[in-house]
Amino acid sequence: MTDRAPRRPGRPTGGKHLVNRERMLDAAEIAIRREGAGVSIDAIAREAGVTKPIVYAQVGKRTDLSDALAQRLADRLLEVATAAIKKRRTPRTRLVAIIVSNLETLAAHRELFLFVTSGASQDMSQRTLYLASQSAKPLAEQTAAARSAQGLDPSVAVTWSYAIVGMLNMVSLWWLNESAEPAEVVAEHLAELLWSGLGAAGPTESTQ
Amino acid sequence: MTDRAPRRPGRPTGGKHLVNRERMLDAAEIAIRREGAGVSIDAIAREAGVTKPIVYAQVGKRTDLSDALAQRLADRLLEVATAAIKKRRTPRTRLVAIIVSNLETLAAHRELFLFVTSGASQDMSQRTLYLASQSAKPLAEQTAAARSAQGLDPSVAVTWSYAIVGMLNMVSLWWLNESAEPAEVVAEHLAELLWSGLGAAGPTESTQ
DNA sequence: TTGATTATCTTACTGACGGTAAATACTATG
DNA sequence: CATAGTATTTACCGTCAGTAAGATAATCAA
Repeated sequence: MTDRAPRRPGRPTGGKHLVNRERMLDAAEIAIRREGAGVSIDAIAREAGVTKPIVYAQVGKRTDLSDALAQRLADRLLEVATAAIKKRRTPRTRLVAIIVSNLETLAAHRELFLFVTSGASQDMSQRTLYLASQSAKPLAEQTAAARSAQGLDPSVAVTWSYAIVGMLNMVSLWWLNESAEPAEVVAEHLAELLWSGLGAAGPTESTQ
Repeated sequence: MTDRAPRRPGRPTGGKHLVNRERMLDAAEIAIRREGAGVSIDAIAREAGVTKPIVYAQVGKRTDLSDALAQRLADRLLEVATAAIKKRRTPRTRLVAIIVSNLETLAAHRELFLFVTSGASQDMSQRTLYLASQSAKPLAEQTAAARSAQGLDPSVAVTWSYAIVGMLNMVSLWWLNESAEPAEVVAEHLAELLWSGLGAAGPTESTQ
């Protein structure tokens, strides 16, 4: 999509935007895929076939771009997770399916994941939290409802959601960079931790 | 420590370095505390009372600085965790103590934590993984040993370690930014998840 | 139809910052 | 005292996020 013939300035013939916001976000994803998380705004604009100020006009600053892409990624994660549990019947196998789908989706969007979770240092925490909260919110609601239905304390739900999201993010990062094991094996390990916990084997002195 | 009288160029009288590496790292921590994770190298140099090239001479590039500070932070985390479990007797209370100490230590070094985990986008994943692995390694070794001793599969250990570190990081981030609950409550929630797991209450359809 | 206004784009700039080369001042050695 | 070596600053380069100003086409008012 790299333009050869440079356009002249001025309103384009036809009067409408050359690229709308959605197309700009598509271009950003492509550029990120090609150039990595450190991609420049110029490169994104080039990919979209326009110039830098148009990126700012359509999506705002780098952090806004990152927020928008985080939203997209979170949506995709939720979507594949929802699809994955449809094929499973027991809660435990559903848990594994969610984890596998998460690992594979992040692997498929590796650089995008890094772009979203790193980015400008200033508000990196805000953005990471935002991405996390997108995944965490539905998780929290379901967890709270489930525990209430069982007569258990639902107040753990929010904490647990962030915990699980953070766990998935870090393990994904590690798995993408340094692990050779198949996703299913890692997912099974995580599921065991999440499902049965450290205390499953009975009290021992060396749980630390 | 902000110098008022600008020095002239050249080797300082006395012939030795004005600041050594350790002192430079101290200055970096102070500057990060004051200016946030996006602090410039210039600001760090200013804090140390020297100029930019000296930072490069002593600690190298920004990523090297981040690595060094990550090491320090990891050491501190390990140290307080080790101290915390000394006062506890049961594995479960030790787990809670570790989590509380982690939350409080990261809270006390908030900006440093953000500096280390964000930073330059390129190798952010490498550095985050490095920090994580520092915390994760001892955890992994102990977990593997404990599980082997119980006749359980020790191969989960590495995955679990990264999982727990990621969980702690994300929950810390959330807790620092958005939660009003005391650290003990959050720690108790996490401990319940880690110790008993999601499956503790028996099978339910809504574990997702 | 035509002039004014508005919408959309590009060019060109600014400011900040990471990183480095070159100049400067002191020390050490023979 | 001269020459080599060390530790520092100054001055610079290249890159990039973000913005202002100018160019061109559409649209609207008369």
